[in-house]
Amino acid sequence: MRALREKILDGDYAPGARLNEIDISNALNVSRTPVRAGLAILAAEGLLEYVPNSGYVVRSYSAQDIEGVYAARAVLEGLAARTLAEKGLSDSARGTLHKNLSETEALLDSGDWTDEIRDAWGRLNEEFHAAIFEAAGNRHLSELIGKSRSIPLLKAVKFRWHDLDTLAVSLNDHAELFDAIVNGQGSRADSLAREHVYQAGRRLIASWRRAGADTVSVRRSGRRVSRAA
Amino acid sequence: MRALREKILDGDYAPGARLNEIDISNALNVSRTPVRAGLAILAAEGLLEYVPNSGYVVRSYSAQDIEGVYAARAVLEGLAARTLAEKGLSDSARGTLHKNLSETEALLDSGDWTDEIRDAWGRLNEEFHAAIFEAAGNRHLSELIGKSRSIPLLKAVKFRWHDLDTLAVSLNDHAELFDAIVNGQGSRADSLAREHVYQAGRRLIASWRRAGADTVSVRRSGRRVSRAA
DNA sequence: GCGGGCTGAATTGGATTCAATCTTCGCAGA
DNA sequence: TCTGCGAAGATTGAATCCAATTCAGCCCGC
Repeated sequence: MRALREKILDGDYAPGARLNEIDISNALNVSRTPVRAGLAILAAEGLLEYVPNSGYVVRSYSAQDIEGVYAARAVLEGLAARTLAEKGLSDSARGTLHKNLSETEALLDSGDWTDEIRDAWGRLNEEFHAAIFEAAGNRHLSELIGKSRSIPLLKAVKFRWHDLDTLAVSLNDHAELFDAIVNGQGSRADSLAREHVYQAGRRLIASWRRAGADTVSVRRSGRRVSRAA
Repeated sequence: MRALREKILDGDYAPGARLNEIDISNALNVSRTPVRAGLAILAAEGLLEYVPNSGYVVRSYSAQDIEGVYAARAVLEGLAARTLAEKGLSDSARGTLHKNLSETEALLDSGDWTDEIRDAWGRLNEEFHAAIFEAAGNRHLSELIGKSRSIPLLKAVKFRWHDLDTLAVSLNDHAELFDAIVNGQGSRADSLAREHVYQAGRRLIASWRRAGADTVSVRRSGRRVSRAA
């Protein structure tokens, strides 16, 4: 069931594709019952859309949708950063963030741009943002941001067209944000976080449009997709 | 299944109470299968917590949790108001909001404070906020705000200790927010919406603490609750 | 030749049944 | 009397079976 979620988030099932319970249960070697439970959960999380008496289709996001997601995420991460700056960050949280910055810097200093480095950056980037809103101590806020991060295909597209320069800019943003938080500058932390997410969103939307051709064509064929497969 | 959600949101099942599949299926006159599906969905939505091999427990929120929920909701509604102010609101949206303000004013002018008026206000208040973030045209944002509004017991507690004065203040806030949006004052709309939600949150948290005694005691007894019932 | 209706397969929705796990109560022994 | 072990009951998890709805293709009639 976790496997199913991963597949959808990674884009193994194309947006717009209809999911057949029997096919999935065969693929995962379980009966339809747990598959149905999983599909219901994924639909509740917003990864799938549910049509009564018809089934589940992978939800597809337009570039405009992604714009909306990032607009919301920007203010949420801004709130997290501000909260953390105002309440002060614990020694352990400070250590986590500092270590994260050092490791990211090491990636940049290597001067290479390989798939491994790109993936490592992806992990470090997630970790940095996660550390901030975890430390902010607002459980609901964490959940909302989490929802904004689990979009089908998002991870697959996000880092595809990045390079070392983007990494350098991003690292600098992170360092400034860390500085603002450490110094208790709530308003500055808010602004920096919002702008950082905004720019990441803008880059992603550009990528999304480039990758969009596929997804749109899949979506257009609609319900027939599963039958052709 | 919708009935089950209503029951939890309304507080028919106390926070912390364990939900027994068989009891629920008997109560609703269906088999365990649809009940399980419903519980899985409600857990994914965050209304329930799921413990493997043990079942589902109604999630309970502390006053601090509610504070977090409203902090997040404030920035989200602020974003919605700002977006709407900046992109301009359609004639139909303007009409909806204007009509809403008129009807709320009529409630206030009646000078009474009955259960009917309180409920009517509840509906109008929801409608006003919903109209704003629907008109903002950000689907994801709507979903996030929706998630911030579906908290067990929240509706039941929210309006319990309100009165005509609160209504007057709230109506004034709405009117100012409407004015800011109509005049395209994005920043002002943002501030007003945030502050409006913040104050509503503060009132609610006070109510929450007053109502908290029950829920805490239920939570404390933990897993035994369902057996006692 | 075209449109409406019908029949069949396919798929989802729900019920029932069986297996596995956990909780609880009882009993024996220290 | 308290603790630890064990067995029985209860509850969840999964698989299978049956019903209901939908969709596709086909045939018949106009």
